[in-house]
Amino acid sequence: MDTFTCATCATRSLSPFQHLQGDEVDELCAHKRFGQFQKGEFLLEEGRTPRGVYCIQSGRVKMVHAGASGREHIVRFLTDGDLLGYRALLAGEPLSVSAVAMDKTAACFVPAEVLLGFFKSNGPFSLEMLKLTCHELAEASRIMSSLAQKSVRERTAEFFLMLQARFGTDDQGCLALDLKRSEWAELVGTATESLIRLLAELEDDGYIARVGKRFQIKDPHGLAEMARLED
Amino acid sequence: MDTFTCATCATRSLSPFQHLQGDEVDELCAHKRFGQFQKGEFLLEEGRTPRGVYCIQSGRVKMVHAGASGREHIVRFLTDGDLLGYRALLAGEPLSVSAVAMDKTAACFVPAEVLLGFFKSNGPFSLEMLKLTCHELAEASRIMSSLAQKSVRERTAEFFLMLQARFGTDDQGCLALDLKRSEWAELVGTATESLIRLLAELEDDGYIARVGKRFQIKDPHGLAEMARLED
DNA sequence: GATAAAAAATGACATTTATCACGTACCTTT
DNA sequence: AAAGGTACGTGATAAATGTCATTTTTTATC
Repeated sequence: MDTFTCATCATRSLSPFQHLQGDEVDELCAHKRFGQFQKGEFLLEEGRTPRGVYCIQSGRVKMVHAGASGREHIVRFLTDGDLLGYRALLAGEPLSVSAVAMDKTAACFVPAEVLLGFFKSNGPFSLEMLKLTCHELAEASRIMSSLAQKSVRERTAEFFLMLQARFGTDDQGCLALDLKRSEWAELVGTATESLIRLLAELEDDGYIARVGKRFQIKDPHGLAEMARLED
Repeated sequence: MDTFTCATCATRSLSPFQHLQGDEVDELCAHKRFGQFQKGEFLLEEGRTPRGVYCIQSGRVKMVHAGASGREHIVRFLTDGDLLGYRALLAGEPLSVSAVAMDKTAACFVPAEVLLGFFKSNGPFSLEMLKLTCHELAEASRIMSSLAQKSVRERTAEFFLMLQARFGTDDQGCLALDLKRSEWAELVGTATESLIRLLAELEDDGYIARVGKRFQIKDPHGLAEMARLED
């Protein structure tokens, strides 16, 4: 199944593994395990202790946290070159979120021992990962503040801009990441019905437009104002 | 002003600097700068680029994010042995939050070059910091989910338990960290008036009790249920 | 101890958001 | 084409929360 070699893997050069050294790449390659996941399949499950991490080759993955009321919360999205599972692994904790494939997804599994070996022997690699986590912490505290202070309407506007910045647009200028209404709601932190009404409002007011089932951003400046983004 | 030496500093042994090696401790000691801050004084200011980090000797510090509406959000609290400013420093970004002393606070400033030197030369130190940030990321995503999914009432219950776990109780069994009503509101993410009413309700229902201005937790189990904590 | 300033508390009301119940559109399988 | 499932959408209503105005209480300062 391993038709790829890490040494020439284009995705690796996007991932934190770009900072590995020559022989480490060989070791990575020797121990990785390529795998594929169908839409809806779990890569990792909340509460379990991970035995390694995944490096996403292609596809989209959502990290979700199951709330007590049965409702879920989408914490973040991952895509090509992103690593998942390393947080729980390093913190020595059970996974605080599940990872679910949103498309058909290809990912390489890297066993914990191999990854931890890199961290122990390669200081600069640890430092790069540290920089990454620090960036993610800053991002996390921005999102926390939005969730704490902003209305559903403001948060929705904010996520529109965030998703466009992160995933770009398709050939019709629509958000490249398309979400079900229920997923939008789980991302924004509201009820699906509320979100549906909101989308209709935003469309009526000319902020966004629908092309089939997807959305185009018509007025990014207006959305930024609505989201009260500090610039 | 430097009456302390890092080598024997009790607070250092709580902090990430416990993982430094012999000569690095000397270097830390040579370059650190001890300083004191009055209640309400800023250690770091949102938007600025930090020139180093602080290691808190004693006192309590809140990290706050100024929302657009003038309202603030308390992102987290720091106390003895906690490091602050390193996230922005490592991510190479401006500070996403401000640090404000809640009491009279003593802290040692460590210049960026010195800290970065440690990261570059001491792999295990980087790895320990990485573990710390991973733990904080897990914590952050739990809080994000609470903010996204839970009601103000549920979040308030949750924060009561969280603060007690983190800061403990004083001799009367009250939360050791005492907050103004407005600070509670900024932490929970609600209006001060709403929070005041909520505290009165929780008291009426026997979950908490007031001793002077502080609060005692009377029914931790009930609060945990109310907060819908997964255990 | 008097006074001013800050914090806490209360009431009335508007707004936002959730919930429940139901109807519609679309896609897949038979 | 029929049947069933899933996602989408709407309406009515209840509940939660925010806002504004005002009062009381506490704390700080001279």
